[in-house]
Amino acid sequence: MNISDVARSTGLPVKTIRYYEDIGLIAPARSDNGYRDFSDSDLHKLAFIGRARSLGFGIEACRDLLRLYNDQTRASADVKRLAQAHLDEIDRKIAELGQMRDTLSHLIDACAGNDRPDCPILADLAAAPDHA
Amino acid sequence: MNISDVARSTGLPVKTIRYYEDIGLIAPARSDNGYRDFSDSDLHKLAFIGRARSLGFGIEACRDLLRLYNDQTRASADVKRLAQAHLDEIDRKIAELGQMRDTLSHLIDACAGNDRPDCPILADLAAAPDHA
DNA sequence: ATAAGGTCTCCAGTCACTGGAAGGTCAAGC
DNA sequence: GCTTGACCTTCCAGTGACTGGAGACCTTAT
Repeated sequence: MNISDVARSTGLPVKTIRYYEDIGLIAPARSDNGYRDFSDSDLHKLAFIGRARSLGFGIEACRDLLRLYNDQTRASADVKRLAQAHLDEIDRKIAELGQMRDTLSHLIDACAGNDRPDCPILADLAAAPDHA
Repeated sequence: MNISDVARSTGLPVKTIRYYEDIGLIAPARSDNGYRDFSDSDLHKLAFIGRARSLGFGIEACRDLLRLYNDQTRASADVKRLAQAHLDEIDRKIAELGQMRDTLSHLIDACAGNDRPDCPILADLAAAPDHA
């Protein structure tokens, strides 16, 4: 299976697949002509990685997840711990963005949005010692 | 005013302040010894940038905001448009993270987290064609 | 034979810093 | 005057996870 077929069936860009090989997430065979020759197992791994990435896991976490997946002696607790750490990080980011959202939203509401220069958004940026 | 004083009073790292000069956000004077010599205006600008950054504005947006701030003939509508675009982006990110959070949270709840290898998290990553 | 399209490698750029090396400057204490 | 230590300078490289592009090779169809 050539790389563009794999790209089509996993939804991952060709460049990304090559990159995943570069960093050692996959190791597809090579044909005589030097082309990568992907097995079903490679395909499966890439799909796995693609889904983990879509859940926001970082590359190193993907590597860990793949290792756990291939380890029949794993404890589900290890997987859960990894996922929970990631969830905590997501919650942290959501909270951070929510904070930004609230402040920004207030400022936008207060701004007339007309031809005049007076603007509470700029006033806040210029003066606010904190956004409490 | 030397750079470490500015760092102290703006809360920005020294490295970041130098970087902001590099990319042309500020242009502090230089003393005879080659040290940067920050004016109150530089300080004010850095504080402004720091607050815009803390609201999640990117560097180019900060540059635009600073330009609008210094333009007495600005229209508040321009500021509002910029802020609204950023708010939309934040909302998009929150929605994306929320989606991840929901999926991940379900999977974590379903995982026993014990010594056994069975794990719905890995099962989902390995098999799920989508996370609908 | 040629043209189109797929594949290869390698290099550079993204964003907003951050770390570190190597060296100049300054103020205090001896 | 000399040293010590804290400060300052520039420049280079690395971060995460790709992405774009150049230049060259391979394959398939006409």
